[in-house]
Amino acid sequence: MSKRTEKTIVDIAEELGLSVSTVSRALNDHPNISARTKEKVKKMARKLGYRPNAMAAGLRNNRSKTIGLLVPRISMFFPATIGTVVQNKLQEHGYNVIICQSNDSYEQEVALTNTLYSARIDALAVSTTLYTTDFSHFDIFKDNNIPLVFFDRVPKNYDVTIVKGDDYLGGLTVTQHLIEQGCKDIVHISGPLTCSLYVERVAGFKHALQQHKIPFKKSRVFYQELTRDNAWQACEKIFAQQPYPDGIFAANDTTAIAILEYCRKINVRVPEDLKIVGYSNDPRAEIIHPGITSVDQFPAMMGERVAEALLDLMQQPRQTPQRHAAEMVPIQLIKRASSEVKVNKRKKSQ
Amino acid sequence: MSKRTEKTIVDIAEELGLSVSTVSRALNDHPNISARTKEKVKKMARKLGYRPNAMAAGLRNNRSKTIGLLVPRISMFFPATIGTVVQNKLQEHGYNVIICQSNDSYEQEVALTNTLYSARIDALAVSTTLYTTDFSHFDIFKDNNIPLVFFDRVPKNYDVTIVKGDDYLGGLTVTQHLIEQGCKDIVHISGPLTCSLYVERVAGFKHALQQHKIPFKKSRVFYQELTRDNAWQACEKIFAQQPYPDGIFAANDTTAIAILEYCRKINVRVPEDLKIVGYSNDPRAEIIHPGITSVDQFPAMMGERVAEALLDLMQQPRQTPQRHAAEMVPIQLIKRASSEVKVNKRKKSQ
DNA sequence: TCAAGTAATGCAAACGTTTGCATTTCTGCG
DNA sequence: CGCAGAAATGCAAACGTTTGCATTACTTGA
Repeated sequence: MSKRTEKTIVDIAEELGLSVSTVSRALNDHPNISARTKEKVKKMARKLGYRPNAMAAGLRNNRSKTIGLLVPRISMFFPATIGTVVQNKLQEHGYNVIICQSNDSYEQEVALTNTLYSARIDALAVSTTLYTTDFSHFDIFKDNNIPLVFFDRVPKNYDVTIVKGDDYLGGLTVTQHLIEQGCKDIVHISGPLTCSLYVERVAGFKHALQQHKIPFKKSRVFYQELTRDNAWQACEKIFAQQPYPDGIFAANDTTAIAILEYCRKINVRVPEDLKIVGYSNDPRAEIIHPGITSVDQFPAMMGERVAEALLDLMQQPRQTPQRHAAEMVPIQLIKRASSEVKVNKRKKSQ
Repeated sequence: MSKRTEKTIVDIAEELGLSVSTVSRALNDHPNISARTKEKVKKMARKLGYRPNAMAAGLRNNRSKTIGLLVPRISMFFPATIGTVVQNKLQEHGYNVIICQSNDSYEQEVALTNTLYSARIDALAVSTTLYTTDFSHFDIFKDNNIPLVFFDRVPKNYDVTIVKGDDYLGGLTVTQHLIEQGCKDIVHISGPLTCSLYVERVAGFKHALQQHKIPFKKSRVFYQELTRDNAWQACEKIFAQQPYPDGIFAANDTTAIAILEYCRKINVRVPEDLKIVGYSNDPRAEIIHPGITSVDQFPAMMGERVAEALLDLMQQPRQTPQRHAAEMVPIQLIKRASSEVKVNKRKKSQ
């Protein structure tokens, strides 16, 4: 009810006839404050309902105990999982996390980077927009030696700490798998090439084809934002004319699911007529029928690594220029029915 | 590269031979600064690479331009969607959002509430833990007239602004639907009753039974955390002995999905032998086969409302004690195959 | 009892803004 | 040219901490 004044350490000091410095140190368990004083101070703090003002402290010692997490969107499975893990881990270490979403807009990303800097966050973790090719808005962080970690969607040619999945291997593995399952004419629906991770998956895709002497046809690769609508449109092109492909490698599961639905509509059987593989191992991939083969990117592990990298960098003294590690999180192909070879044609197994 | 000093408005002032106050006002577009001066100041600011220090400003005028969002977890569909919307909307208005997750732990919730207060956030939106029945840790916010909004999982008997779904109606509607579809022996898997929203769904459930003169049996209601594992265990009890129920109302979709899987395992046909309805209209409910009837809670709308409520409250002068509205977001039953009445038994429709 | 050494406390500046009030500079008009 | 009033600028305090250094209070041993 007392909405008059917020209590400060000054109030505690006055109440106790001590100096503010003593109170401050007592609250922070500074070694040369006597146990008795600490006791008294803390008791009075509780009694007065004192709450530390993080902004004041932050201003004074130039650290906000807050870190920033900047992602395209938080409602998608993959970034959400990473966010969860990073959050929890940093929370344990006494940091707050400001989560921001760029909504895949470059302008928003730039604007948010600036506000986050203004908030004087102690570190920043970023997964960029699909269209970010200029990274200079992050320079302020580098120039001031503020820990900066990129994950998943990471920059090319920008010297910085990176945690990413093995996208080349992912693309390679998926394609090899499809080929092993008997596919000879494979479509790849990729994200835009402005995003390096798709470049690498495409590279893996090409390499696998080459290994098996299958020609790479430009017309069988689509570069687009991986939304449901776009997937649907791509399908209309793909199935506008024969021959139909016998395998599709979709660079995310949303796309894979949309394709599956499209196939159901036009009576193309999966996996008999067409095998589909997605990416990221979204929970929906497991639940849909038939289950969709996908690539697990171990988001929890990636989150852990990001958090560790941040904590690590924050530990180093601000002066020393950062050493920039590049960590690779493994991937694993999760085989499901959508890419199975059916020996005899039963409509429903089990 | 110049990692020496952060530029401040003092630097700008010196460089230009102006006073700090003028510079400050110029940067904030204060009316009685001449256009020419503003121009000069902003140009110099750019030239020096000046970045405002939000903590200093915040300390001075006691507002951080940051709001807090405290939820059980951000990786679940429903809170994630709300978070996304709230985030974007507040971002538009120049606020940062600190998202915190309590992981459904009461202790964490209390701790986080305190750190958020220490960060001097300008407003707080909360969806509580399943087990929060004591809300006194939020008193600080009320006592200091800091906007406080609860959503989805909201307190009972705690005077505060609330945005929630119509859970009573939800429970009622689902149950009526099941009865209309011919169910006579319905199991309800509810969350713990420490959370008022489940209390209301149960009330709706009971009322519908009563309307149709179906007796309410305690043994047919389960109160538990709505995880996959718990759902599985409940199933083992439910199907340990005959008679099996002919309808199950699960209070979330994770549970509904788990039940569906269990049924597949033990060869109970859905919807022929058993009809299932979930809650929240998770994307998975649509994708699984058969599709699961569920209740859409319009999370985007709820997010909008929460954001509006926050902005609204922040507009009011701090002195006036808040008026506490309680908004009800509508619900809608989304009918799918899991509760369909099958006229003749075709295994696959269309 | 006193000096020396250690333990505990206090002083005051600093962090980078904002803002009420005072002061200076301009403008237009008689 | 002088003056009133408006427009633009400056001064200095305040926001709530932390911290280097100075000071005071204790302890101990001779």
